[in-house]
Amino acid sequence: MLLEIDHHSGVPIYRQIIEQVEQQIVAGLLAGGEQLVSVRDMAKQIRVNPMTVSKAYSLLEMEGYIERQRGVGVFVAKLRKDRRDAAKRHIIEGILKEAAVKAVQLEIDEQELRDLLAEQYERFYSRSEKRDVK
Amino acid sequence: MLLEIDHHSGVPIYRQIIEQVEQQIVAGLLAGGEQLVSVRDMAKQIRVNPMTVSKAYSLLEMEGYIERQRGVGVFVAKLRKDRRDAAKRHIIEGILKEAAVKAVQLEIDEQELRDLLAEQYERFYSRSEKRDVK
Amino acid sequence: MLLEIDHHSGVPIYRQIIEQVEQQIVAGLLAGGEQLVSVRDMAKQIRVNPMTVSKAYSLLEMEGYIERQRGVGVFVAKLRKDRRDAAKRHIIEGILKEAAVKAVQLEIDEQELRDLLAEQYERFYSRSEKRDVK
Amino acid sequence: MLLEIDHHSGVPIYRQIIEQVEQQIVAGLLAGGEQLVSVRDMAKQIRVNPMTVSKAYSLLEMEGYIERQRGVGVFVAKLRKDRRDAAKRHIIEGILKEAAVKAVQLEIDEQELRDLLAEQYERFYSRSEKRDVK
DNA sequence: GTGGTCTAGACCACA
DNA sequence: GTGGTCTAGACCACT
Repeated sequence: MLLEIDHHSGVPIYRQIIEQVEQQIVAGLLAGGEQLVSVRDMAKQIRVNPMTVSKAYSLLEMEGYIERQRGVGVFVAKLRKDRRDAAKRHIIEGILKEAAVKAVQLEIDEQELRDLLAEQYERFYSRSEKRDVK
Repeated sequence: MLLEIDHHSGVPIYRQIIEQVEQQIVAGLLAGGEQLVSVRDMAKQIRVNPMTVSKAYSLLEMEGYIERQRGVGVFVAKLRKDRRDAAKRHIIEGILKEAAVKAVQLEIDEQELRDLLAEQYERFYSRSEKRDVK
Repeated sequence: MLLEIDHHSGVPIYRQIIEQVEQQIVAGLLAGGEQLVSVRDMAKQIRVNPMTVSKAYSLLEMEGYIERQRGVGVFVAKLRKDRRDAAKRHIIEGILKEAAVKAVQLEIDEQELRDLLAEQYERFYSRSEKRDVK
Repeated sequence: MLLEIDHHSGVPIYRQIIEQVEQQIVAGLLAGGEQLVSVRDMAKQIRVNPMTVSKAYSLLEMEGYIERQRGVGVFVAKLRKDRRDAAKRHIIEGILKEAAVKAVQLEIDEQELRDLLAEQYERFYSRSEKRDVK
């Protein structure tokens, strides 16, 4: 699982975890019944206090996205799997809409906008490649 | 100057002020040298404690967007064009970075991402055109 | 950490805190990664409102000297050596600039200025030597 | 008369004026009985509100350094002229002492300190030359 | 426990 | 009139 935590963004860490796990479930990247990484492992992975991960998992459980089984692990709850791509697109469109609005307001032309996006994509795509190799 | 403050959004009020003033300066709606509303006036306007406005102005000054002069008032700093362009790029890059991260996480490939961006841009660009005609 | 605050000097308290902490970091008395006293503790220590300390810490963070982590504490940032050297030079340049301005105004020529500086340096350098021996 | 006003130093402008005029009188650069530039002229020269200059002059008058004659102008009060050079040296030594202390604390060696001073001196000396040409 | 934000109100300093 | 600082105390959010 790929999580990007920004310790300096001001957004609480547990919120960042929740949002990202939630989205990956909704988008179908994490299938129902699949086991999630343990609290400890995720804490190590993203260099965060285990309590913080635990809090995120608790809230995810309350919202019905995951299920905790004592002594066994954490699992993705079964979710109806219709409209997966629609969900993905909805998420990404929200952000791109914001980018488009700002670009128009700031009079940034489409070519520059496109270049900047390519640059950012490159950055994170290559970063995720490296992790997969691990 | 028109500011929209949401007192219940969870986003600190001083941050909202900063973002909106910054936006208006970068977009060129507030020209260099122009006087801003006084701390107390803005505080009344958006129904907030003057210290909150003062804090926002203080940070905006540190970022080089405005200049405060005791006993005189607050003024928009004169930004060199390259500085302003850098600021614009910085704002848009922040959003695009988010889009890139999400795209990679949700396994949306670059082509699709690009198409979705073009779609959104088209939507808002043509909308702003209409306004210009008005 | 030892701080000397003068409540009646006219220099804002938060500025005094900033200067002294900055000084100790740049001089290497506070190592990178080290935890600083908490906002509340320092506030008690120097008998000041916690907000005043918080403001100082906030500015120190913006200048890159420290890092605050909610719910955890405040830590000295890890400064690269060149960054630290630049900071040192900046501090000393501020004072030397003042000396240069005064010298020109009072029509003291460069040679005399240089001699006076050498004299003062000698004085404090040898004094610090003695301390090292202790 | 050469005045260096820093609008961003935090030190009130009227204080900067007072200090600098006072020092030039004490050091003998402004002789007793000599006429000072008018409030308006100085205000133009250093780009400051005339009220600010006037306030500085008022305080200088109260301290006995200058005398205002209605409709005529402002004059330097007669001062005993002993210890002129000593006064100059005392002023400059105060600043250099500070520089020396900081340099030793920050472990800046004498050679670098000397170079930095030369740099600053050059900057302000050449600046004053240009003005003299005017 | 940690830090962050906001308020109401006081007082100061500057132009 | 302008901005700057500080306080006391409340409440929130994070670990």
